[in-house]
Amino acid sequence: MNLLAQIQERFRTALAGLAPDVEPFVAMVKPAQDAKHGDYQANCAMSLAKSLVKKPREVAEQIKRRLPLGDFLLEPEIAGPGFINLRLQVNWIAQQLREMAKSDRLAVHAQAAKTIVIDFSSPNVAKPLHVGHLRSTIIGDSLTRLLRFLGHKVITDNHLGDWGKQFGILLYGYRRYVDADAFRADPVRELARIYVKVRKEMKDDDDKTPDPVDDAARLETAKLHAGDEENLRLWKMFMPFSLEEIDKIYRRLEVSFDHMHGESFYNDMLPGVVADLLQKGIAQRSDGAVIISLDEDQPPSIIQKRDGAFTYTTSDLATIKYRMETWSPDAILYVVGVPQSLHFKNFFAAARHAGYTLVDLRHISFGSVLGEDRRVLRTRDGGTIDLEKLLDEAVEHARAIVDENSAELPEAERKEIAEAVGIGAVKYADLSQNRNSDYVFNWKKMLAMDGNTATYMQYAYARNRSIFRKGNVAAVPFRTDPPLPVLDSPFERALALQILRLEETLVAAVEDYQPSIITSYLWDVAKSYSGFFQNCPVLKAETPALRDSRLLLSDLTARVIQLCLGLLGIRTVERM
RNA sequence: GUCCCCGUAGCUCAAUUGGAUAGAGCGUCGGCCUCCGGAGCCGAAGGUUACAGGUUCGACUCCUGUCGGGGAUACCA
Repeated sequence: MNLLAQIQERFRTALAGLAPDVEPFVAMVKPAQDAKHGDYQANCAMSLAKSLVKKPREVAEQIKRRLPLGDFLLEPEIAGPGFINLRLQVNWIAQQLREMAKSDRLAVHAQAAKTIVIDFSSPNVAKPLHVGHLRSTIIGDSLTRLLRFLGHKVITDNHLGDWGKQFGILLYGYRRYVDADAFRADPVRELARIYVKVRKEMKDDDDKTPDPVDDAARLETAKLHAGDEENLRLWKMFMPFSLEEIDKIYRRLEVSFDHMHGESFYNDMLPGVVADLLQKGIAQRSDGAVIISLDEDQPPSIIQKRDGAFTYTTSDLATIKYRMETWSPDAILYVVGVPQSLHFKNFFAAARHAGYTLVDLRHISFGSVLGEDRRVLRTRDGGTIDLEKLLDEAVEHARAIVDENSAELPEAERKEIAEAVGIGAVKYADLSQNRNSDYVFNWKKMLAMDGNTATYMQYAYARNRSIFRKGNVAAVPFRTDPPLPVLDSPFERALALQILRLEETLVAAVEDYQPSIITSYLWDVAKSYSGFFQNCPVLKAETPALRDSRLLLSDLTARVIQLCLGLLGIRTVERM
C-alpha cells in the first residue's frame, strides 16, 4: 500500500483545473518534515497562488475544500504562508496495518514488470579486490534485490575486466618471477605476489619517461589479443584461479550473477561491430580512424583507432548489441564509479546514434572511496584496503562482541551471528551513504556496531523476536488472522505510520536507484520501535486485546526490518 | 585549457530535489538496569551551510563571480 501515492491521488482530484498540468503540484505533497506539522504536508498552494493571482492561503483553503477526505484524512490545517498539513485517521491506519500483516509481501504492490540488465561489480580479474570494488558490488546487488522484489525481471551480468593490461603484467611477471612450488601450492597468492612485484617495478602513471617494464607488459597484452598461443594458454590457465579468488568474496558477500560475460567474451565481435556500423552509415572513416560523430559540441566517439585497435566504446557497443539481441531489455543499468561519467555520456550518445534509442541506458554512478588524505584510494599507493581483509576484520570484531555478550550460545550459532553482523556492518556502512558522494574510508566506522548501523537494526530485530520467545507466542496467527491494532498512544501511532511507509519508501528508492533511502527509512522505523519498546509493554500489556495489538505491531516491525535488510543483502538473526 | 563533482557541528555524513526552527551517528558532558535483551534509552553542548552578490513569499538547494579541494579529458575500462 503506497500511502504517499494515495494522498497524492486525492490531491490530483482537488487540484484538477487549477493548472494546465497539475502533476508538479501533486508532487509537492510529501511526508511532513516535522511531526508537529502532521503526517504529510502539501506545499503546492504557495506556488500555485502566483499563476492564479490569489493569496496563497486562499488557494490553500480552496484546495482544502475540494480535497476528498473520506475515512482517510482528518480535516487539514492551513499553516504559515499556505502549507496544508495533513493527518491520517487512526482507524484507517489500523485497518491498513491489518492488511499488511495478512500479505506475505507486506502489501507492497508489484510494479509493471520490466526486463532490466544490470551490469555491476566488474572487477579486473587478476588483481586483488579492494575496498573500492565493494561499492559497485553491493549497490548493484541491492538494486537487483529491490527491482526483483518490485516485480521486475532482472538479469545480472558481471562485465569482468578479464582481457586487459593486468594480464600483460601477469604474463610478463610469470615468466620471470614465478616460484613453481608456491604456484602449485597456492596459485592465487602467487599470482597476486607476481602482480604486485611487477607493479612496483613500473613507473607512476603521470611519469611520462620511458618505462621498459610497462612497454613489455603492453607487448604481452597485444600478443594475447593477437592470439599468441603461449599467452593464450597461460591466460586460460590463470583465469580459473583468478575467478576463484573473486568468487570467494562473492560467496561471502552472498552476491551472485546470472552471467559473467567479461571483455574477452566480446573480443571476436569487435571487428564485426565496426564493419556493421560502417555499412549502415552510422560510423565513418576519418583520418584513418573509424568514428561515430555525435551532435552537440562533443568530439566524435572513436570506435577504431588509426592503428587498428579498438577502444572501450567499441567493446561497450558490442556488449549492448549482444544484450539487446539476447534479452531485449527495457533498461540497462551500469553501476560504475562517477569518474567514468564522461565515458558513459559519450558511449550512450554513440549507442543512440547506432540505433539503440528505445532502451533506457543509465549510468548508476557512485562516489569514490577516499583515504584519510581525501585522495582516492589506489592500489599503487599501497594505501588501499584489501577487501577480504576488511571482511575478515569485520567478522572478527563482531565475533569478539558476540563472545562477550552471548557466551551462552552454541559455538556454531555464534559463528553465524558474527558473520551476519560483521558483513552486515560493512555493507550497511557503504549502502547508507548517498551513492553519489565520495566518502572517507574509516575502519572504525566500517566496523561500528552502534548508532545507525546494520547491527542496530539486527539488534532491534533480535530483541523483537525475543519477546515472542519469552512469551511463548507464535507469530503465525498475527499473519493469518491479525487483530485490528489499537493505536492510542503516540508511540504506537508513530510506529504504525512508519510501518505503513514501507511501499512509498521502496518506490522512492528504486526511482533514484538509491539504497540509502532504505537505510534512512530503517533508521526511522527502528527509532519509532525504540520509543514503542520503551513505553508500551507488550507481554505485560493491560488487557489481552492490547497485548495482541502490540504483538502485531512488533511482528510487523520485525518483518519490515527483515525485508528491508534483505533488500540490502543483509541477514537478520533470531538471537545475538 | 575545457568539462564535471564537492566545500554543512570537533570528525564522518544527511537534508524526501525550492519549504516551516539545517538533522543524524561518532566523539564530549550529564542522567537511566526490581521493569519484554544496556549491541539499548533519555538529555545537553556544538552552525554566518567556504566567501560575495542575485533570483522570490521562502535558498544548503537555483543563477553569477571569487577562493579552496577532487576527478575526467580519444590508445586500461
